[in-house]
Amino acid sequence: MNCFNELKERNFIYQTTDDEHIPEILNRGGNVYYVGFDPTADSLHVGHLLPVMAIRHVQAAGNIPIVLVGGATALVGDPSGKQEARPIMSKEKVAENAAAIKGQLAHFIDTTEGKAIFVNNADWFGNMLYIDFLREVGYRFSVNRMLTAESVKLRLETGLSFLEFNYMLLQAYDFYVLNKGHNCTFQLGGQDQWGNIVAGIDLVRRMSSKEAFGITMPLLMNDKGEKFGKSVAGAIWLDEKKTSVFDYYQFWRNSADGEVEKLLNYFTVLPTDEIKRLGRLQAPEINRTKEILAFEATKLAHGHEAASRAYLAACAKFGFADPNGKIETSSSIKSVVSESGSIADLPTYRIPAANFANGGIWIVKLMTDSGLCNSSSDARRLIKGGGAYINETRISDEKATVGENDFQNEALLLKAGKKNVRRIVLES
RNA sequence: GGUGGGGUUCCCGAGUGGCCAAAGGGGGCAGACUGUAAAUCUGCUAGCUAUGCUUUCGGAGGUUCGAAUCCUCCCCCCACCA
Repeated sequence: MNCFNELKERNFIYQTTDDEHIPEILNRGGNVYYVGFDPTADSLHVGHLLPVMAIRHVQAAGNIPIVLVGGATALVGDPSGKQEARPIMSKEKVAENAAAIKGQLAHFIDTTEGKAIFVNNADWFGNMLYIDFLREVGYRFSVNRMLTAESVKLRLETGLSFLEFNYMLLQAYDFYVLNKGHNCTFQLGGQDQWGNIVAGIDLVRRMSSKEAFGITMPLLMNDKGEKFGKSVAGAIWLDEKKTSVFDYYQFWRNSADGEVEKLLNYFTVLPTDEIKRLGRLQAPEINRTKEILAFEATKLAHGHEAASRAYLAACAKFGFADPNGKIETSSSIKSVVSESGSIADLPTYRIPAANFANGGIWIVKLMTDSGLCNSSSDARRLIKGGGAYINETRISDEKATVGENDFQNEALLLKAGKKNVRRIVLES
């Protein structure tokens, strides 16, 4: 299947600036295109994944992606799609975050020399003089027109600082620089980026007399119209120090029935006809579809090994959806065989055995220390509400303590609700 | 610059001296039901080894036995006018 149709079929395309020519240009390959990321955190989260997957598909068709980290623009803060202004970050923090994000992207796209280009717009904005920018770029923009941009109109209600208002010019200038320096002719972005992308295309035309194109992607919402990718402790991060591989797997595994097909299209690279078939499965079988989704998505982010372990750990706990392998799939999940008690791969908290010496450890403390609960008040609430378990036994006394005799083979299972687990392991 | 209206907990939004850790809704968590789903119903939703104590209503002071509420100064936002 050609690149454009692949994107279309998988629903990556919300709008294009040129429906007539873009498919052909994209399919031909050899284009340089860019996608921007704001390095506002030191890890990507699943909310960033849609553009990441889009880059992957377009790269696979022989195009060269430029990954732009907005080292400079993050210092300004894009108002698009935001109700409120964002806090301004320090330059050091931004640089640190940019490096971390680059590392994570390597899991999803080919980052070898010549296959992808990494740039930081601080490199050209860093030393720019305000007057020069105004003279070179500023006079080419009409405020009247900028005010008609959706992203600006939205914020006109609640207030928009001049700093943020400039964001559109900065992003447009990025496009111009990349077009000039790397012959970049495409920009991909979220649907809220439309105004910024179009501004960039205009700027490229005015300053370089070159043609450029843009594609926007839909904003991901769940069935309830909420923003995708938030859960228990906020965002689902790609950094396993922030979100364990098991929890990452579980995030996908717990998707709603009605969303599985959509998510498979976006976040896995399984063939689209297979996805259609898997998405149609009903009642119990749909759970196999969810396993496949979770496995494939986890495999992309953390590798086959880690994904297999998370899968087996989850199944050890909740059971296999398709134990006999009746449902066909091209996913490598089918070659993952359960051999032993993979329950060892549940998120684990290690604690010195000596800590249990004097009458054990208070249950509330153990739940917070292991990261199952955010605070001891939180843990107390959980216990009062009947959601705390030790080795599958509900704990109803918030004063309870855990002693060494609660451990079997140096390990114990602590649960907050049915799905949040922490394996506590004694070490000597 | 002027006039008026605002800034409340994760979000929206009530609260104009003690009954306020602060109504209601949303979101989130847990329980029941299930399929690790959705819907529904129920409970919880600042922190603390906790019948109490500590921090929280834009910021800093002040009045008071007692302040989200009253006073002073400051910061920020919105609307209109100039």
